[in-house]
Amino acid sequence: MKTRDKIILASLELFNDKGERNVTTNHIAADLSMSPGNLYYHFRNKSDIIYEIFIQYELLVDHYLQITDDRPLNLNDLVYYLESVFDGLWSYRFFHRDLEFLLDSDERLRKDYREFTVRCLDGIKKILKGLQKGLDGVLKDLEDEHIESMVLNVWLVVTNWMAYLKTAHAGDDNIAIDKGMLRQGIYQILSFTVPYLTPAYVEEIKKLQDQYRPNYSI
Amino acid sequence: MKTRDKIILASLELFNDKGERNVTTNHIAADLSMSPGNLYYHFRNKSDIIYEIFIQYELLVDHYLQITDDRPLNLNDLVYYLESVFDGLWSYRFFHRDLEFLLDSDERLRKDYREFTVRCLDGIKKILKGLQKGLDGVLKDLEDEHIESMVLNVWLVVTNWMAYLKTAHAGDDNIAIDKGMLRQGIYQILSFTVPYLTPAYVEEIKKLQDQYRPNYSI
DNA sequence: GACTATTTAGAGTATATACTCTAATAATAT
DNA sequence: ATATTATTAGAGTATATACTCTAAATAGTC
Repeated sequence: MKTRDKIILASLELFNDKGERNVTTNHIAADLSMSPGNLYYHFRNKSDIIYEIFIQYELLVDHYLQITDDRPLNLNDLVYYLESVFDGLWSYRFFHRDLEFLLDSDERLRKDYREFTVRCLDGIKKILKGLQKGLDGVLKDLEDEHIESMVLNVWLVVTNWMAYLKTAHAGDDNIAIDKGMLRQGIYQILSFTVPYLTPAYVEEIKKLQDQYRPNYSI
Repeated sequence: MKTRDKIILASLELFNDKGERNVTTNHIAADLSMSPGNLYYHFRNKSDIIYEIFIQYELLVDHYLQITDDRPLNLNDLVYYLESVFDGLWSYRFFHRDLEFLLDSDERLRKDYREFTVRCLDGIKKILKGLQKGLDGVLKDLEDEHIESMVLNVWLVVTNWMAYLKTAHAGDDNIAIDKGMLRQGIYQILSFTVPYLTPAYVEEIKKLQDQYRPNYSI
């Protein structure tokens, strides 16, 4: 692997593990048994590393969120989208943690992230509309305003589920959050659909939710 | 005002304005035209200042979230609770921004915050249950599981609405977020109730939502 | 093998940050 | 007034952090 890519990878791992705020460029270099000089030969500054990581994240999620619109969407589709997105979220979990600071310190990133948000919201909307399509659509027809609200709610829960887990569950015992716990966010997202399900799918969603049900209690 | 209180107040203002990460103890002292030595005479370290601010935040929200349970709740009650909570959120808006880091660096805070979360979730639950009570309850009866999901969804949207505004709307033009924009989160929270409203309240909630409707488009 | 361009090491720097220390000042009690 | 205590100033320190600079090593080319 190229040095540049090694730097990106090690940075991502350290960021995910310790939080961007707690990882310095010197740490990254040390982690790779590399001199700071070398790191700075490949990246002008820390922001550039973060930006590069964001580009990867963006690519991944944009790829996942290519929503089929030539046919109605079914529950399998929904699960696939959710699993994919939560997978991306897990791989780049540091990102939403220090998001505000990151956007404050990099204008490029701020602009790109805003556009990224718009695309994601649009993707979510397409999914919901796709679930309404067809004779036996999963979701009932909804007023556009309801859809918009729901899209935003889904986005907020998706992007902040990780933070919720960390703050509400990581106690003195310092339970580490794992990918499995993150997937419980899927249960939470599915709950949004419940009031709008067509009768045929009520039981199906229940079964589905069972697969992602949290086994902890707050 | 006592010096100690001045420090707390100035810190809160600076934190809210610039983010905790960007505010040093020296900044706080300078802002008060005070020596660092003096600041450290009153607080052992930065964490102690933050902790003290959290205690105030906690007190405020706990106060707001004393939910009447001797009668059914109506829409006025709901609005009061929402307005109050969003008001607290605004006054201490720095807090949820760097939450994960703050909790990582202060065990006391971590523990307290976790308990605080539990109380808040419980408060939200009481509100929802209160809205179901009575002959003309605002909300239909719901399975407990639905309530639990909804409680968590409400919490996630409430605590992260600010971050959403900042990241999705603060662009190059650097629109500052104001209290009014924050209140649009109330619109978003009200959307959770829509599918569960008893018929008598459908129109009422619509009217209410209109009052908080965002005037921007994403 | 000689020459050039790329990559890397590692010591070094300027700045920032949390926090300390001591002496001076102000407030309070007797 | 004097003694005591609480408060404040402000210079200073140890450490961290992002980043630079130069020389050496390595790779690639003719």
